Amino acid sequence: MGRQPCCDRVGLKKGPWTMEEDRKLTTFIVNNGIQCWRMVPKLAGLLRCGKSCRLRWINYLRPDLKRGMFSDVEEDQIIELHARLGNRWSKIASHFPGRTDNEIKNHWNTRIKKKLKLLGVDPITHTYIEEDKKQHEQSCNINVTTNETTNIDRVKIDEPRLENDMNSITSHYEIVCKNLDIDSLTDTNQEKHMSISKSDSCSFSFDPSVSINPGSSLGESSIVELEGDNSLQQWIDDGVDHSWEYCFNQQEDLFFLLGNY
DNA sequence: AAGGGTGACAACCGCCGCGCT
DNA sequence: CAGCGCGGCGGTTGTCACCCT
Repeated sequence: MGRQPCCDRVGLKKGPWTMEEDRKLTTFIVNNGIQCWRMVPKLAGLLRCGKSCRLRWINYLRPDLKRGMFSDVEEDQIIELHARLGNRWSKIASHFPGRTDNEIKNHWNTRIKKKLKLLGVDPITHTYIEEDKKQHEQSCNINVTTNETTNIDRVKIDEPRLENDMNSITSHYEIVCKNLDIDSLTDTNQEKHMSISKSDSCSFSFDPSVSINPGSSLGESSIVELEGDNSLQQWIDDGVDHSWEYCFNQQEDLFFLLGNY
């Protein structure tokens, strides 16, 4: 047989927590720690289920919570992470000590989504929505024709301009890639969607059947690698004109182009 | 002043993977 | 091996405060 039921739902309280309940839960956890959420409400004298206690503690009572508004820098980071991780809020939250997945999710749904829409960016795909896309393409000197069989936009690029852009982007990537475990960019259980070789010019190959949309295997591991990298931080701190944000924007442009090519 | 609309955020619901029995 | 609960997660809803008409 399995375990004991999590909680007897009959007679349990729902809805907003009272100060008294908060006090009981906090006192209990501070004094006893958390061994098993199922036992917490019983031992703390609360008429709540363990799940509810867990949620209340994690999202509201935890002493290490960082409360208050999100800074612009945090918002930018959320957008970048969302572009790579999709709606995996817990993964995104893990990059923000003191912030909860619920908090980030709420902030995304109430503010960032609207902000992106105002900027003409689809918050789901992180690509320009139709009209803005055309403007973006024009500004990049790109001619787009639609492949009727695949229904995928085929991009004909102004080659000198592309070469210039590619060199610029490649140089950013080279810096980033030198600090990465290249193998971590590929999913070991699936086909390699993208490969990057550490050559002088840092070359790329890219599987166009795989979009750079949320949930792709690219990105998650690489971001983790990037986070704790001192030399990369040094590069950022050096105040080089190519900021981190700029670098990512360049990547997104590259992915936008290559993903449609 | 009243009521409708909107934003922000807390909390719940349902699902899933994992591990226990 | 199957059944089941736990913990975790993402989607959704509920509630409250504020603003506008």
